[in-house]
Order: sequence, then C-alpha cells, then structure tokens
Amino acid sequence: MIRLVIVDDHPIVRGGLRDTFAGAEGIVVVGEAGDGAEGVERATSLAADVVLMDLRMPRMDGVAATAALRERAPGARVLILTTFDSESDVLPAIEAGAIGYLLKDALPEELMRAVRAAARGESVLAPSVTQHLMGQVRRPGAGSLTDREKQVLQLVANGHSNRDAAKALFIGEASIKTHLQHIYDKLGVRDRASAVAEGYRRRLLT
Amino acid sequence: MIRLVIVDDHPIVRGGLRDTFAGAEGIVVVGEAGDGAEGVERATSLAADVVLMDLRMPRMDGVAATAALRERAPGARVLILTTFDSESDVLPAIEAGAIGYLLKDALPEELMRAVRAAARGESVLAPSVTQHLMGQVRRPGAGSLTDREKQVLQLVANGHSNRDAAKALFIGEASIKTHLQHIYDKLGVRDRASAVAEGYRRRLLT
DNA sequence: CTGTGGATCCACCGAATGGTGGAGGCGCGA
DNA sequence: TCGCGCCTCCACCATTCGGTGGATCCACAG
Repeated sequence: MIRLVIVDDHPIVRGGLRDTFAGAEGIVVVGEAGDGAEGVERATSLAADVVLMDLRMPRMDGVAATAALRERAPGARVLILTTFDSESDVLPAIEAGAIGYLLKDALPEELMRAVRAAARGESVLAPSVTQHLMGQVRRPGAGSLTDREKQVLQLVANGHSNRDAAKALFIGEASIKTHLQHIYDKLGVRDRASAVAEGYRRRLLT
Repeated sequence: MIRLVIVDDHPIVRGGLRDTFAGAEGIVVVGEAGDGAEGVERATSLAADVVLMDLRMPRMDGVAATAALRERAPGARVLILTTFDSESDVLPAIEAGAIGYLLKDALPEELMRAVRAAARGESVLAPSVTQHLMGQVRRPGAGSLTDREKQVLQLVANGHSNRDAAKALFIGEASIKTHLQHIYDKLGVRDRASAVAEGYRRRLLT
C-alpha cells in the first residue's frame, strides 16, 4: 500500500485529489497539508511513500519543502504537481530532488500511474517538462567540468596547494579558488578532498 | 660525448629539450621518438648512452619502454622526465630500471647535470620523488594502511571534516588528525586531497 | 547587439587543516 | 619480558581553505 501525502494550498485542489485517489487500488491518502512547512512535517511523521507537492505555496514553497524532505525523510518520493512548467520552476524542483513533475491538467489515470511509478522510484515527467530537461542536458557544462576545472582538480589531486596550482597554471591564487568553488558546486561537495574523490568516481581524474 | 635520445609524445617538449641540449658541452642529441615503442627502437639502434623518457605516452608507456630497454640495451641509462610524481608513477618506473626521475619543472641546468650524472651511472631524483622512495624503504609495512586508517581515509573522501569523521567513529578529533598524519606519511603526501587521490590510485578507496 | 558562459581577479573572515612533539594503553610475537 | 605496531588523546601554532559577493574581459550564439 502506497502512503500518499497531498501538499497544496488550495482546499479545492486537495479535495479533488483526495477523491481521485479514494478509489485507487494500492494507494491510501494518509495526510494533507496546506503549505510546505506543514507538508514536510506530515510527510515525515506519517512516513509517506509519495508526496504530491505543489510549488507555489505560502510559508515554504514546494522547492524548499522538497529539499527539506530529502534531508529529513529520504525515503519519501516527491512528485511535483503544479500549473506551471516554466524552466524557472522545473529546474530548481528537479535539483531539489523531486522524482517527478506533472502538470495539473493531467488526467486522473496519469496521476495514479505517476504515483505508482514514483513509489517504485521511477521518474515521470510531463512532456513539456521533458523538453526543458533535454535542453539542460544538451548544454555543454551541465554536470561536467570545463577543461580548466579538470586541470585544477588534477593539480589538487596531485597535492598542489592553491598557491602551487596557481603557479603551475600561471594564474592567480584567486582564480584557483574560484575554479574550485565551481568544481564544488558541480560535483556537489564542499571540500577539495571529496572533490578529488568524486573526480575519480566520475573518471575525470587519472 | 654523451649520446642522448629524447622520448616524449609532445613535439613541443621535444623541441624544448633539443634546444636545451644544443649548447651543452659533451652532450649530443642523436635521436627522438614520440612514443615508447619507437623510443626503444631509436635508443637501441642509435646506441644511446642516456634516454630521456616521458611516462605517459601512446602505444607503449615509459615504464614498459624502460623495462624493454633494460633487456635490449642494458648500456642505456633511462632518465624519467615527467610531470607527475605520485607514488604510483614513481615506484613502477624505478622498479622497471630507471636510473633517475626528474619533473618537468626542473631547470635546464639541473637537467644537464642529471644527464651527465646518469651517464656516469649515478642516480638523480627530484626532491619530491626522493620522498616517495624514502617512504617505501623506511617502512616495512609500507604501502598498506591499517583498517582504521582506511576507514578514516574513506570518510575524508566522502566529505567528512576531521570533526565529522571523529563523531562517525566515536573517537576524538585528535585521533583523526593522528591517523591522517600516519596516512600522509605512508602515502607520501602532505594533504588530504592528494591522500584521497593516492587512495584511489592504489584501489584503497571505492 | 545582448545575453551567457568561461576565465580571470579582488578582499575579507572564520574555520579547518597540517606540523610538531609528545603521551599512555593494549595486544602480539620475539 | 620486552619491544613494536596500533589506537587513542593532548597542546600549540602557522598556514591554508572555504564562503561570500563582488568585478572585468572575452568569445560565441541567438
């Protein structure tokens, strides 16, 4: 049985979703919330398997709530259900850890299929959302390091301090620090040691 | 007159080296090669006294070429000249029979001195390389970390600060620092980033 | 032409790290 | 029994790093 929590600031929408899932086999709505903060609470305390999350909400928006849930309840899959599919909405949500992204014009059957997929850890995206993502991935530099950044990381892996690396590349120490900050961002780490580790795991280093 | 053969896959580097030795008394560059296999050929047929050998090259790397030369032209002294001084590069090269190991940031005078020394059968090592060797010789159990040290290194690779690692292992921060100092000694490095790098190169980390 | 990404650089600050030289306890093998 | 390796912990200090919030320049694409 999939334990579902609905997070949306409109009571009408919550009601509609509750009805939609009332007759759904294998899915039970265990809780609701009217804003992000409350949603995080409910999803955590109720041990939700899937969280249907709106984006635009008072107190705490869906992106922040999604990020918070990644921390507090890693087992809960967040499925974004919203009206907007602009790039500025989609990307942060995905980055925050949402497993799926649907629009509110989705049919009830699609919705249920998406919830079941999310419960299995699979991603379901609305077609227009897929477009945005493709656009991101195709962009050079999405996820991978630039040549310069790889050079810097390699030097760091070889034991160079920022100062030494700067000398080796004939640039300033400040530039090394900036490159490293970008590397940390891209690899999702906070220090040079784990950056080196990620570099090896992703086969960027030799 | 010392007969010198230059083996490096970068034409620029070969050019620079040729110029460096153009005005060197008692040294004549008799040949060049762009990869290890070719280098073995040239050094053998040209009766080289000293071979300046890069490590990272296509077709046959410097280590394999050095080993081959030990067989085919025992009179040729192989002097490694490379950018990298990690233990995983140094030790195989020395084992393969290189008589010296210099880094590419060496000054031209150092280089010429090293070539003359190699021709006399003397060893010249870059200071950092000496470190690695000392590390190997000084310690009987060298090369391997204790279980505890591997744990610490793994935590560091996963982004733990000393404090976090201490908490994870239920020991004091001071102990983490001590373990790390031991790790640095054993791996021949000076900081956590290159310790992680060496850890991956030696397959101690996942 | 304008926006965007990449590379370079700056200053400031607190926190983390590395270097050094210890110390004590414990188990194991010579 | 003694020594040695290993694990634990301590203090002090200089250096380095990471975080932040900028800035300029350039090349390239839309």
